[in-house]
Amino acid sequence: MVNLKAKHIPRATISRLATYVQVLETFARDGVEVVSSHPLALASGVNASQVRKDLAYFGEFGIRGVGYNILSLIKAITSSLDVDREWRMALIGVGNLGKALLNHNDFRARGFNITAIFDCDPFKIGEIVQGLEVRCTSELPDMVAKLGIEIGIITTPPERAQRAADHLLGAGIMSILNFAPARIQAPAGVNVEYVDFFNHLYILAFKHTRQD
Amino acid sequence: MVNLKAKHIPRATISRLATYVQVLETFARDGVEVVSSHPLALASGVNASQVRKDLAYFGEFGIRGVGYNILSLIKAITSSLDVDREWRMALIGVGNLGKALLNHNDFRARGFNITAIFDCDPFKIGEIVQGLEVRCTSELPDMVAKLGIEIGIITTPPERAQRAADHLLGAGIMSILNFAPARIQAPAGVNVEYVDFFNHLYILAFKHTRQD
DNA sequence: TGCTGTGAAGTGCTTCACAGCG
DNA sequence: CGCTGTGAAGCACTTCACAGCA
Repeated sequence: MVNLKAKHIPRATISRLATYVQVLETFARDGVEVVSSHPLALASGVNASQVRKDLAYFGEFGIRGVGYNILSLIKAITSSLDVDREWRMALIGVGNLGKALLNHNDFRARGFNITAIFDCDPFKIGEIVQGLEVRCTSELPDMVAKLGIEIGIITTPPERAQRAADHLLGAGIMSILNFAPARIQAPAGVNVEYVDFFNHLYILAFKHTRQD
Repeated sequence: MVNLKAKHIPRATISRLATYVQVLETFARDGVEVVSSHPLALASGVNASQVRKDLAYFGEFGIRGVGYNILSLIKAITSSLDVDREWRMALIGVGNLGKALLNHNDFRARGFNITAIFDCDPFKIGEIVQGLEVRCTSELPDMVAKLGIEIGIITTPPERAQRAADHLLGAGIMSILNFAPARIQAPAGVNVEYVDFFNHLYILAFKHTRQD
């Protein structure tokens, strides 16, 4: 039965679906065509029931007694998550990390394109990085409208992260990916995702010491 | 009552404690000396009870009727998580992202030092990046032993991530921070943390489309 | 009085177990 | 016969509500 109700989908499920795509792409690269929930679960580090339940939120993609066709499943997942199209992004903060992300070809390969870059440092404005001109943040609203930008990336130092976020919010951006080690205040309805290296390092350090 | 039992501490709690440190440092920067659970919770994007419960896993750090002294609380948390000391790390994969991390001064500022870097590309071996010589992965075990390295960072392309992990495991590393978009197989007892940009972008894309 | 620390209640995700279909 | 899809059970984390202390 296809699930048409807007049933609540756990955030953890979305996160795992992204992992499944990663793993499925590895399998596809190795020439595998069909996979059942068990090996997919093993390679993803989760329980097999979990895999089936996660997929069931979006439809019935498997064949009983057989498993899942890998290429169809990748398409089904990416389509369900709406990541099988182009997403345009603006980046604020053209420092080391920002430049590294601009050089990161994987973004473009998966349809996530950085199409405008901003910095409030007057010495950086006008510089060309990866074919993009560094612009003043005051130009954000115009560029967002002109280029159809939907996602903002923050790679500023922590003390300037909130200001960068405010610029994005002012330009109507509702989805923010924040690499700065700072929390951001945003009105309800705006989605902020945090990519926080130290968070992960703290977890490693803690587990390392409390061997559990 | 001080909790000396090795009670299980949720992973989510550790993650939030790292966030609290971030937020507390912002408060300290602004000259605030004492904070109660409510504003700390608000700035961290969680519930106030959650803050108090998280802290209670490690001891009683607050003053009833007053709140928490910010500097003492930062010390209490970082000491509880064992991140108030130096941690030495090895990095495998000296590409764009690896170089950006090497230039990232925040690591050193927080005691997480990259002290050796590796790559299997013969054209890169011998190159000096941020004062460190790029070495062949075959030298990993020696360098880990000599420098007292405890954490491995993987910044290779996805298809070489497992090989990099195997090298780290072979050198006795039990804690891995993986930036490559690939899952890693490791024996029980080894901790792998994933820093996965696409995971976050997928979540943003999905939420963006299903406004919830 | 105000805020912490914490048992108890609530909630939501995960795992189980099996019916159902290819 | 094997594996999916799924209700029900289990479990873990979160929130509530208030006793207790400064």
